Amino acid sequence: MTKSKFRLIYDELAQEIQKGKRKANDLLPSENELAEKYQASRETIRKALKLLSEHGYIQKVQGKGSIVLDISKIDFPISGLVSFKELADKMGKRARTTVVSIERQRVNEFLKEHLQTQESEEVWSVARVREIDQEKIILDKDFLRAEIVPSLTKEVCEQSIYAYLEKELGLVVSFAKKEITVEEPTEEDLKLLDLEGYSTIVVVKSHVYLDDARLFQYTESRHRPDKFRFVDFARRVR
Amino acid sequence: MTKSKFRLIYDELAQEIQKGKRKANDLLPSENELAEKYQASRETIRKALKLLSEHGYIQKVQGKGSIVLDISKIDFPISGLVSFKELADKMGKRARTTVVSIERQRVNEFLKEHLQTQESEEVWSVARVREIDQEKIILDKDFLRAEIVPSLTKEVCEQSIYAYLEKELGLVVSFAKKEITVEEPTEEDLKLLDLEGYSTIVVVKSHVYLDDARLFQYTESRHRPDKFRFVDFARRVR
DNA sequence: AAACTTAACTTGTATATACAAGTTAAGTTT
DNA sequence: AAACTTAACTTGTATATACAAGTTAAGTTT
Repeated sequence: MTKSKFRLIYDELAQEIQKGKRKANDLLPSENELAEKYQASRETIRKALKLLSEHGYIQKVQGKGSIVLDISKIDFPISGLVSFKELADKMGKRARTTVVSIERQRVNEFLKEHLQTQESEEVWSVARVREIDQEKIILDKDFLRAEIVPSLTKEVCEQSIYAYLEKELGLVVSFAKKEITVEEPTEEDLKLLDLEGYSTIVVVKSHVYLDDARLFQYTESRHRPDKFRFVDFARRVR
Repeated sequence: MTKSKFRLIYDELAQEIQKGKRKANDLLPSENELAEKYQASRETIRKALKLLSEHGYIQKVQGKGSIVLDISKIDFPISGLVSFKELADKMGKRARTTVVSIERQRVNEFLKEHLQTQESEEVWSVARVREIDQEKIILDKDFLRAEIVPSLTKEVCEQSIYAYLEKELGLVVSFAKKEITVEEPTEEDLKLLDLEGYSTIVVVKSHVYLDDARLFQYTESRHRPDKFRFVDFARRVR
């Protein structure tokens, strides 16, 4: 599956901005100039620019042009869907994952509700502790529908579940609904994490969907509050 | 300024989904059928569908169609940029805003950094306490560049600053970069909010930009942890 | 000097056309 | 019955054209 033309143009312009070749408050070349440069139609250029704008790289102003935004502040992880492994890799942190438990089980009421399954369905239930710089910071509790992910191993969970799903099973993870709240730590949190006396825990609950809109995963990611940081780029809806 | 055709089509379809006329897992009519129905070209329909997809209303599947998603869970506030007033109105909560302080001041190092201003610029500095159901839950600390917002009154701050900016000054708020962290309460937090013994506070820091990409506002919104909730719809970047 | 006009740019919207590529179900071959 | 083929659908990409509407700077009028 080769990338589309507008996607290649997006990649190149995004890189130029990230590498500092195009700086904040610069104007990009006009759509017509870019069309000439990339031997593409103006509409194709516009698709690439639309993506740049959605991802916080540029701001388009009618009559004026495309202004490069300051991306230094959105270091990471521009909301989006990023696995812990991908994130840790990019941040260059010494991260370690320990699989606390992995089992295949019949759904209970809680999971039936969250994964919208039948009574009889089975689910993979995985608990993992994430260590960063030798501190146990995050407890990830994942629940995956066994109908969609038939087999799962400790080894896969120690690496990246997402990489396994996408590369081995050919599943395409497409979108998620997330909710961030702050709760009291459970016994489990206290037992598994280095909470250092903190009496709250940040909980990120995600419902994750495939590209055909099937719900296949529910995750609770439980973070020690002082190490939690969520960065978002939001456009106002009008 | 009249709305564009694709925007009107988006509005109508979004309404139909919100009102339950189109239910989760339904397929929308095909692009060609919609084009016929709305007397529009397929490209115009596609623009409307693109918006629906970005806002979490539908999932497009090549060869298949547009699947309606379950929006019951993203009740609010689908990340985005929403003012407290708009939010409280929609939620139907009994909300009250008290202006703790409002003053015009020369920028200090902190504000110069966050608002990227000149040494000599002036800034409006506003502190407001948000009460919901008689509890002081949120402390909003806003800083606005006086060059862009020349005058500001207590009355405006008690209502909605955003409404004033957009309706009175004709400014168009376009996007924001947000960061969510958890911190220790300051003396000010303890004094102004009903913290009920909570020893952490959720801090949402926002840099807010106009449609010409000018940074005009920095805000810290400080929430009591048990009342904080952030909902997000995220698409995976590939 | 100030106010206005205009021309040349910019992006935004809408349309039409062509073909690629994925899905589905009916029909055909094995 | 199972496997394959095909036709008719679906969405995705790419192009070209036309005009609307915002910006800017040079030129013109007052």
